[in-house]
Amino acid sequence: MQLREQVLHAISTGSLRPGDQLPTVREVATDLAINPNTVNRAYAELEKDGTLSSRRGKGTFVADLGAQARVKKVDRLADIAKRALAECRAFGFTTDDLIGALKRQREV
Amino acid sequence: MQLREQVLHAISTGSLRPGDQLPTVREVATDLAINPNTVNRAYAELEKDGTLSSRRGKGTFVADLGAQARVKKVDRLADIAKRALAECRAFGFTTDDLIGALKRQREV
DNA sequence: CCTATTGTCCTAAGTATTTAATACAAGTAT
DNA sequence: ATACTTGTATTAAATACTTAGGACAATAGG
Repeated sequence: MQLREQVLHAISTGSLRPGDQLPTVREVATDLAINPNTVNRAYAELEKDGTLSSRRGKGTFVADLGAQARVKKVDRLADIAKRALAECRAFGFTTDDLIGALKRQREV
Repeated sequence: MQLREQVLHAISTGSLRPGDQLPTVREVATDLAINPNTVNRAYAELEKDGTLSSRRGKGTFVADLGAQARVKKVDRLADIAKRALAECRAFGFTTDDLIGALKRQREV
């Protein structure tokens, strides 16, 4: 999750642009003293929603979001919303309650 | 979570009203072929935010929400919002994105 | 072709979370 | 008072989840 956040932050600030190559799975792994598999998982999740694009022997790159990529991202967002909503219902809150709380959160 | 949801649903539909006694921890446990401790945890969480009120030797009852109870519930809601928001950021979404998704969810 | 580099899969180890088993404490009622 | 009913605490077992280790697969480039 931390890796994903960092990658997306780099993209949103512009230090990573569509087409740019990301550091290799193994590079990041040795840098952070972590397992390549963990890095791969972060990359894979971002590839799943169309943010990244990976090719064997080549590397991992920032994708430019096409139509279907946007759809996947929206799906993921809907999933997050769905789960948060389920939790809310489990505590007796409504959708509007949650929206209100989110707006309040933003003010802080 | 399932237990909490069921209790709250019963309250929201009016089949459980403030002052009503809930089935005993052990009753629910044997009914569902589950451990009393699990039931207790559900009850305890609902007591924590002021929804229920438990007394030894007596039983567990639906509380009528006073002022401080509402505050606790709000805290819990804020916590849910906070976590959902963190997850959103980890995938590059904003607060408004999430709010939009929630509204969309409601329509369905 | 053949070697090196890259992402990927599979299995096990580690870690955290949840549930169960049992014993305890406090209030109720006979 | 004493036995019973109820919620609660404590510790262990079970379960789920995450990370690591090592091997595999595909592509690139000489």
